[in-house]
Amino acid sequence: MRIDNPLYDNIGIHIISTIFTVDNGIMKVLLIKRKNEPYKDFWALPGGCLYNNELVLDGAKRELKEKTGITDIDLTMFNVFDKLDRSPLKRMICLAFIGVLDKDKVNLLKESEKASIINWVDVRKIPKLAYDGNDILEKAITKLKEMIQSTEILKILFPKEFTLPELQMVYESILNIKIDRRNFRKKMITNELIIDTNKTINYNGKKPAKLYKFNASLKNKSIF
Amino acid sequence: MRIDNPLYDNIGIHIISTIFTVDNGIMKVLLIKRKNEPYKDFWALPGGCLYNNELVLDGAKRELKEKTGITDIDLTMFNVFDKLDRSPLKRMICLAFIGVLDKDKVNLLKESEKASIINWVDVRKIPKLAYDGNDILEKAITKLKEMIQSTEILKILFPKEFTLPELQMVYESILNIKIDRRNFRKKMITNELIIDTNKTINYNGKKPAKLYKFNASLKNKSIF
DNA sequence: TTGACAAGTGTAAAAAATACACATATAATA
DNA sequence: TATTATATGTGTATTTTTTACACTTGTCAA
Repeated sequence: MRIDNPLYDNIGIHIISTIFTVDNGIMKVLLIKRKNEPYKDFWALPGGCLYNNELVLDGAKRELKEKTGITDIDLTMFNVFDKLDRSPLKRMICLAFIGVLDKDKVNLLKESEKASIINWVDVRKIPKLAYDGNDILEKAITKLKEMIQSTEILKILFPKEFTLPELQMVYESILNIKIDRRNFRKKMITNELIIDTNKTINYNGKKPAKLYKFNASLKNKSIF
Repeated sequence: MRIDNPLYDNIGIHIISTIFTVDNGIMKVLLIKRKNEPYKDFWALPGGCLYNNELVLDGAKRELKEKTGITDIDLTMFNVFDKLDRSPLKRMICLAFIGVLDKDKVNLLKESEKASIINWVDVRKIPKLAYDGNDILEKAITKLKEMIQSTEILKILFPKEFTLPELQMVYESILNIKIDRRNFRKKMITNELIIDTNKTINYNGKKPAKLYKFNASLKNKSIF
């Protein structure tokens, strides 16, 4: 199948999305189970082929919607995957996107035309994926660690109110570090990232925690 | 020329390189003057079409060598440019790379098969470029500012010995900031980024400046 | 009522960043 | 040979930021 002459006309474009959310402090990624060959019944990252008359970002959103039902998401391209044999039939170059969302704000399809299961999967328990999905996911997680440095991503993961212990868990989970509770709170407050709502919530049957929201007037401030 | 059906087989890949150097504290980018249509006699970023059996990075290096004579350079992909009409003949998606080098260590061709002139150009004095070259260059400069945060790039720009005023000029030029001389020196020394060679050089007819070299045992340390 | 557990809180010490002014080496000129 | 102009080199005090650290409080369950 490989064509070894320098042709300019025979490369296809894959567009693949790695979509992350936080579920109880656990980072999860959106995977689908494929209905069709190649890689029938493998878990896979959602994505597909770019149309010829379509912008790359538009294609990524279209494929994501078709495969999972997700709309209204910010996607950012973070890498290209171009091994000659990464797809079995012909040369496909993959443009990989990353996005985060609040899983409670999105309606996942139960199944779609090409996916028998659509599910959030703990990033520490990823099976063998279709194509070079494991390579792509690994690079996406690295990118995610960079992205958390901007608070924009946090506003997506926490669009409403949240407690500081919850927020701290996300930082610790993504950055894989341990943070002192007092210093974390102090940093968030002195940097004016959060606003006290004067409400509390009891989400674990112990001492109730204060509810905060993000300061909407700040954008993309780097804090670690 | 545009094909409005969703075909998967009719997209070409452009690979374009933005190569930067520092010349007397001035950031310059490598441009060529095109010999052929389209955009005959326009200045352009070096690059061309990816072969079907070629990795993206290999293609970028091949094109750069053919157009300018440059070999042995680290290139990093930093963005994709995919406007439907960015190339006049057919849909071409552009993968854009960035690299930096020491201009005294490289032998530029005087001209090449497809370039009548090959030259370093002050980034503040860029003409209208072929294709969407100006868009690409603008994004590349933004990326460069991020890259200077890692000292790896500085080791390429200053492979041998250098003075602190020279180094400071590069920081100020790329980051577009003004830095206090004493504090800059202090930071470089306390972070163990540089080593005093106990030599001096007089490169401007005034007080001779000390020569330093980078501490080879440190990699990619972020300092600003 | 008591025990277990997670949340909330403040201060002191250390480290890093910043602001700031004068002396010195050289070349050009008087 | 003395003078001037210019770019380099140097230290300290202040402010800001980061880090380390321990006890009290509210709720549920036993």
